[in-house]
Amino acid sequence: MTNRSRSLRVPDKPSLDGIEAKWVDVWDESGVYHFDRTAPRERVFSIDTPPPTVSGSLHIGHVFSYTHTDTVARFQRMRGKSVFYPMGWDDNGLPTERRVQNYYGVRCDPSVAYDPDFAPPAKPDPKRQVPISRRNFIELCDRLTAEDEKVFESIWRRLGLSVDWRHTYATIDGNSRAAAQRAFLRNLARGEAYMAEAPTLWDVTFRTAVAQAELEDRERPSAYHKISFHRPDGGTVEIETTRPELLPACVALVAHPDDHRYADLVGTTVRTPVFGVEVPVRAHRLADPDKGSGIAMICTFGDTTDVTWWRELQLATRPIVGWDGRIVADPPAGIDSAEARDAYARLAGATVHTARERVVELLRASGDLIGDPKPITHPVKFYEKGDKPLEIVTTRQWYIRNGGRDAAVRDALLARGAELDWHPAHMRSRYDHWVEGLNGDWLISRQRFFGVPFPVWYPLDDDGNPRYDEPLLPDEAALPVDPSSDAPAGYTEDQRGRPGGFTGDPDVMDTWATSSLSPQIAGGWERDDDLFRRVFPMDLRPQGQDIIRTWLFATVVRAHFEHGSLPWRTAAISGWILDPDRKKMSKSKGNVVTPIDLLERYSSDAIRYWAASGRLGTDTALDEGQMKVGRRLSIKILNASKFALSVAGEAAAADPAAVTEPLDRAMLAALADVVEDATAAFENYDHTRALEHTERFFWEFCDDYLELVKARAYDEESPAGASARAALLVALSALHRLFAPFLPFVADEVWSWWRDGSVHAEPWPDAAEFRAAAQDGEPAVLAATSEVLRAVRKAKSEAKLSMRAEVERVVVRGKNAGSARVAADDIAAAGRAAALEFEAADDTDLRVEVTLPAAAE
RNA sequence: GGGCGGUUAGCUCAGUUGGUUAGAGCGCUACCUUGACACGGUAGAGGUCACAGGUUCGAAUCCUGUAUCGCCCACCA
Repeated sequence: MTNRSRSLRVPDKPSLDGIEAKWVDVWDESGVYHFDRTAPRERVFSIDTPPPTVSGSLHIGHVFSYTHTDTVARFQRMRGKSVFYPMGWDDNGLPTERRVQNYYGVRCDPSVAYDPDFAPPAKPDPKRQVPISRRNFIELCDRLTAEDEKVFESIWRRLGLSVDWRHTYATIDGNSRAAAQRAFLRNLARGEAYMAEAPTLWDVTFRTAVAQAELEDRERPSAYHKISFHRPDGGTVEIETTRPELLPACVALVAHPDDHRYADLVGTTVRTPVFGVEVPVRAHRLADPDKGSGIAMICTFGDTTDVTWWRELQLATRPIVGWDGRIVADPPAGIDSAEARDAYARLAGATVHTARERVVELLRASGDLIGDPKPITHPVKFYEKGDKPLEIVTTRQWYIRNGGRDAAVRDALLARGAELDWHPAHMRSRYDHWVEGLNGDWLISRQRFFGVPFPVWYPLDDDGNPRYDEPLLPDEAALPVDPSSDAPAGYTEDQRGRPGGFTGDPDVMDTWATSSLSPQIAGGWERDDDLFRRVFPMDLRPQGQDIIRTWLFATVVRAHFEHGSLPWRTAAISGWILDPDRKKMSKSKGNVVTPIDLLERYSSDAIRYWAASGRLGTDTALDEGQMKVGRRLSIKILNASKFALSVAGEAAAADPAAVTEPLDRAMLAALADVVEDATAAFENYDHTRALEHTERFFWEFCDDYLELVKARAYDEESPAGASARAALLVALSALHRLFAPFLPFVADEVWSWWRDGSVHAEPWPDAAEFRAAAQDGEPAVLAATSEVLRAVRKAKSEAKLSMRAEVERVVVRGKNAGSARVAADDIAAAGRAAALEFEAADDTDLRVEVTLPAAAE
């Protein structure tokens, strides 16, 4: 025998208990998952790991999708790739901001000076939050997220993610801020980023602008209000609106050009009720004759259609809703009469909701409200994290071009989408539809504090007004900068806010503006050129289907502009975990299921098994039954390995040359097929298929093959016994490696019983190797033999006999009888049959007659 | 209103370019304490493949339509 590696160390009673703690430590010490950064690009497999939000908690959905990625990482590593598998933490943005405020009892005020000795209050008072500088605030964020990250890391390690923990990043750390600012400055220099003052979707709670990608529609109750406008001839025209409070902001009425009902009105002017403002009546194709009365009131701004009309018809601007969501103090132009000003004064300072009630009262008093408001339900735009409807407010914002206003850019980005290898392929249509449906550029500025600040200052003129058209920009070498605490070149800090001095841009970037650079941040862009060349563009972007329009698309945009390429070759899109509530699991269990609880109850490998059973892009139920199956499989691997190694004894080595028996060769031939199939499946990002085929083979291996050769394997004298033992070990060597990506703990445990080193550093099984060992082996021999064995078992089971019961005679007929005949001795031993007969016949399927002893009948 | 995906056993899901009697696991039932495994083993029952048409010698599979679930998008007066 060859290949003897070590003496056996098979435990008497194999167990999953404590297996995670043991191997997490071993892997950490051995560095088996370390990225070899001397590997050339073609031998590298790089992964753009999604950074989880650390201010939240890990959900079972994270466990699900991160396991998918890990199976791929492990497969590629075994295929000889140096795997670049970093971990990021998303601590940038509103969720962290809120958590830090509550945790420390502070709030960020960019106007406060940095205090290097600041310490948060010992007892946080949520009602009296201490105002601190942005830099101090970010330092607290760093401190708290560092704690959160430790918790996350320990769960990831316990789950068995083969991450190289030397490569981590956080989306608010210095490298990320520098990368986000550098990328922005380059976008700006190339004209891909720009500032504009324009109507912007605005969340009045958070008091920040919101991007198209962050919107969601929610059904809200509302009401049509029928309102009379007054024609010059003394007649009226009735409009219907759900937003009567915007009446003072009305700038025009609009009807469809083909709508004959209003043809005579178009081109004239009418007066608004109550406020008496003269507004034009215009025609536009977007006016829908079937909605309301067919003629619409255009305001500054009720919805995005208003913006379109305002822009295309070049209408007046009469804003009345402020940044805080309340009606502004001063009436807009056109509200001149004393009555109108009095009416407006009743609205000033009110919330939109209150203003609506008051306008209705005013309209009733003036007789211009026709009938009662008609209740309806309609979709209203919300910020996905907000709970009040968005308003549209004109503000100065930063944008990055994304094809929303430029056909050439849009086409280029669609081409990038086509270039990307999507798994599953149909996910590409979500990307295409999103890009095709964009209606504006990407708004990246947010009026918040915790985030990457724009690296921009503005000179102040003699009156103290910012000169926005002459921004002051830092040198790339100085990044990251904070314009709220750093002064621009050529100025000193005491000139901040003074006429002739400067002011920093107060805004921060949208969190996606940073996370869209995750491949660059993790890969050492402009920081570690050698690393970057070896990992970028990355091989794989794994992520959820819900953030194709945000994270995936934004990352493509940034790489397209900066590198003229895709950021990665392949995107692997995971599905959802179906809500346990719908399965009534949390109710019947009476408590919430946390990942760590499941990991402890079923073992990490069992949870991974469940996760790996879910295909990419397919929604999967949280199914504890599958976890149980995973646990059972893990234990079976321990026990089957123990058996095979014990039988082989001290001579445990896999010598293919010793495999001579047809049944053994048949098993290896079947194994070669499985290896081939699993390999192809993995290469196609179909981890589920690889697992299924491996698992199916393994169970048949245990149930049938192991039982068939058990007796023979104990035979120390004959070559047939040696053949069985060698075949068992050859198969075991393959199975341990095939399961390694899915069940890394069990795989390394059983591997350690008979081999040195980690199974995770072993080469992935090569089908050709097993094909060679199988020689003339025919899978049909194993199939036919197993079928006969099953027939014998069935006879015993139906007779309610023990599987050990003796069988008098077995007759095998049919076209596959010859295949089974070659393993007659094994069948006789496994089935405890005294006599076996085979009658080959070409015309019938396999039929087995089992004769039990008369006494047993 | 448009798009994407799903609908197969009580449950969770396979079903590879259309090809005999549709598969697996869980659960259920019966039996077996067999020497790797009682955290086990063996076997069994269980399906009009959402519905209606169509193409075909043949349809879970292809086409058309419908229903239903989930998600995404939409100019929501």
